[in-house]
Amino acid sequence: MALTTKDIARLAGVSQSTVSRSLNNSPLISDETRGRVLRIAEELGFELNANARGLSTNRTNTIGVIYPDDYLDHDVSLYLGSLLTQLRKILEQWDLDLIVAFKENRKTGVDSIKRLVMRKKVDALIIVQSHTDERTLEFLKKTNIPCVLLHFYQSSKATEGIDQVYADHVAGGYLGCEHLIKLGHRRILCVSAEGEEEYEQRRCGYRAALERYGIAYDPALMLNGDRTFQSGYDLVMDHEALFDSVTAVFVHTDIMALGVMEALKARGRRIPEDIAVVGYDDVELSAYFQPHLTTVHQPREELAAVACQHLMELLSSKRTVRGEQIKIQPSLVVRQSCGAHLVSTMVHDTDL
Amino acid sequence: MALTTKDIARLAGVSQSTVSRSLNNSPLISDETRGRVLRIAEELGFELNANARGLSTNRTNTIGVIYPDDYLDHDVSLYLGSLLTQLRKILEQWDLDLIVAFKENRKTGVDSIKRLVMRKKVDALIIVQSHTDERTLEFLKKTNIPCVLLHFYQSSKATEGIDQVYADHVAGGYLGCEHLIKLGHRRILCVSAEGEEEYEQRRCGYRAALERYGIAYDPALMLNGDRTFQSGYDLVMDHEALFDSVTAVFVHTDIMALGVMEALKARGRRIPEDIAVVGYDDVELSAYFQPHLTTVHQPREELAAVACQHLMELLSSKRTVRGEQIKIQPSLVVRQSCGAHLVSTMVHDTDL
DNA sequence: TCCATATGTGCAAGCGTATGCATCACTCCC
DNA sequence: GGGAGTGATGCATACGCTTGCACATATGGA
Repeated sequence: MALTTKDIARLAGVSQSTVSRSLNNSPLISDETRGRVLRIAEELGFELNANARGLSTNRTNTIGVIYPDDYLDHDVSLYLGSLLTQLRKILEQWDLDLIVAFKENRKTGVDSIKRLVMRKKVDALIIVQSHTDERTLEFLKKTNIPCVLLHFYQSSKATEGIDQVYADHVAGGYLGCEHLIKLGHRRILCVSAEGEEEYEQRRCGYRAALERYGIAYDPALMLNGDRTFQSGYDLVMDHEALFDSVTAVFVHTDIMALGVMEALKARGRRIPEDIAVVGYDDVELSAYFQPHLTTVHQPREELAAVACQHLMELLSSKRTVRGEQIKIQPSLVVRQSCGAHLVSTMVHDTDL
Repeated sequence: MALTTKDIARLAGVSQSTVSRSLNNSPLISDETRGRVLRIAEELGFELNANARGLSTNRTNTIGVIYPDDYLDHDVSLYLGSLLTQLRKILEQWDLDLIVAFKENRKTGVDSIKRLVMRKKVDALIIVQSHTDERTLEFLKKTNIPCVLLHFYQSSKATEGIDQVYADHVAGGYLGCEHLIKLGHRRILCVSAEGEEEYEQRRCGYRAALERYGIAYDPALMLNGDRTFQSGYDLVMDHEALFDSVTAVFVHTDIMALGVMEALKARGRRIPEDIAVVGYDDVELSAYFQPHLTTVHQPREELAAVACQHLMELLSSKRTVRGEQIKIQPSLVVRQSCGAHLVSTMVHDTDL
């Protein structure tokens, strides 16, 4: 049926092991022999059988990317693109393949991570954007498979010894709030979200900035939405008085921020003249929406690039120490919604 | 090191083949024996080695999804989400894994499709959103691997015998244009794009609608952009007179449409009062942008679902005939930018 | 001349699973 | 009671590759 090394061997007049060594660039083979073998293999479009190879070497040349169950979340899908782009460079260079899986099989309840690892389908893992439970973390440590947690910082006894690459959401929260303070705002409403730790971290940053500039934290100025456009819209409509009482809003999700702006506009408030808005994430939409949204940029590309590179170091055994934690700094993208372009005393980079 | 069927066999006091048969639900094994084996395997968290399995059965339980090289294109990434979502259901049900690859390795120039197939890393393929060259098509036919082309209709001698699932872009072009005609517009500017066949098909639909309603096609009313927001913006600025001379624009990409609208607004034209705009794609942004964009909906979910289901039928040999072509119809999503809500004579479903 | 060394190549044993065939223990029936 | 039939299990081989080791040939030095 399909060609095998044995076939190539016969055609090249050498043994099967010589073919194998030639195709794997073993230094044992003479240039002449290797050349002959490679030429024949090339002509016939021969490729080594990955299963047989994996069985022999116990390596699959495949890495797994694990997504959370609630994939459809907008902020999750955001990472897919950057991650794939970064991964691609590495994959191409090292001749690796990429298996994408979701954390858990909803039907059978099977943990995909364990499944992929135990079945020896992957050599390494990138676990994206989700809280990883202790049992899984322990499993990862026990198997000692090269692995990177890519997301927010997750700290517990269980994460010790697991490599993490994450954005500094506390710093992001601080940045956004500080920017508004520097523009002269004192009553800054914070619209955050529940569920993941990153939002708690952003709230921490918000409070830290207030404290740093001597503004008392007012719990009444803290709302939580569910991260959707509609949720942002509804919050404004449900808390009219509250929104009327502040001069600025710091929304912890761009999509929600767009909803907030839409509602504010519908209520006749001008942005940023009447009320300043700062978002968080820097999604594609935020650059197009009117007014262009000032927001905290998630360093997606950098996170993905660093995670990939780090993983390759683990895979190639260049790095043996485990449990590194790499923190990436977010940055502020100043556009129009914060009103910085109306204030002459600040230096900034308005775009568009 | 890792557990094998032999280990389980020893522990269960049976032979290795009995373990293998038990785990594969062979009817040859008695319920009692199978129960004992499964219990032990379960307790130890045993999983069959995928490589050994693949070597033996010549099946990998993995399917490949191939993306075009220019992945970063917004319209390409749009499909990733729906496709993954649909795929997930199937993958979970059949215990399959998913390898994502790009058409060609930029560095080595290696064709990923051939690589994956020849190395026996996948059992089936979904090729997404890209023109597939003849050599590859011939290769696919020769290997006879279950395969679905998911995108626009591609017709040539080479595609005969290859299964295709695609959206009817001609119909979509017709729909968008017809809608504007029914709203009373006669001079309808068409902003299309170059590169892929789907745009040519959309232009065909546009012209067909004009013809159907007895409007002469005017080549001067046809522009091409490069699918970006900026491109849409620039076209307006570069062709002020042209845009001033029409009452409606049909833009073949939502993102470009948003750019067009932004530019029109900047030039003081009101949408839809002064000029109506209809887009194509129905991307997430289009529902949020002001005014909410009327657009031709790409049936992404349906395309993905149909493609997946079709592939599974091929894989399970339920379907033996090859070369089916399944055409999915797009639909029109009427929002605000077309001005339909201002016209009393038309029935429509304005949302928001 | 002969041995030590280096350089290529071949042999054969795994890697872990699936599966055709043989085997064995029963039951059933004439 | 013996043979046929049935159901459950084990034996042994194949799948295609990698790799340690043995072997063959060429090279250099004493």
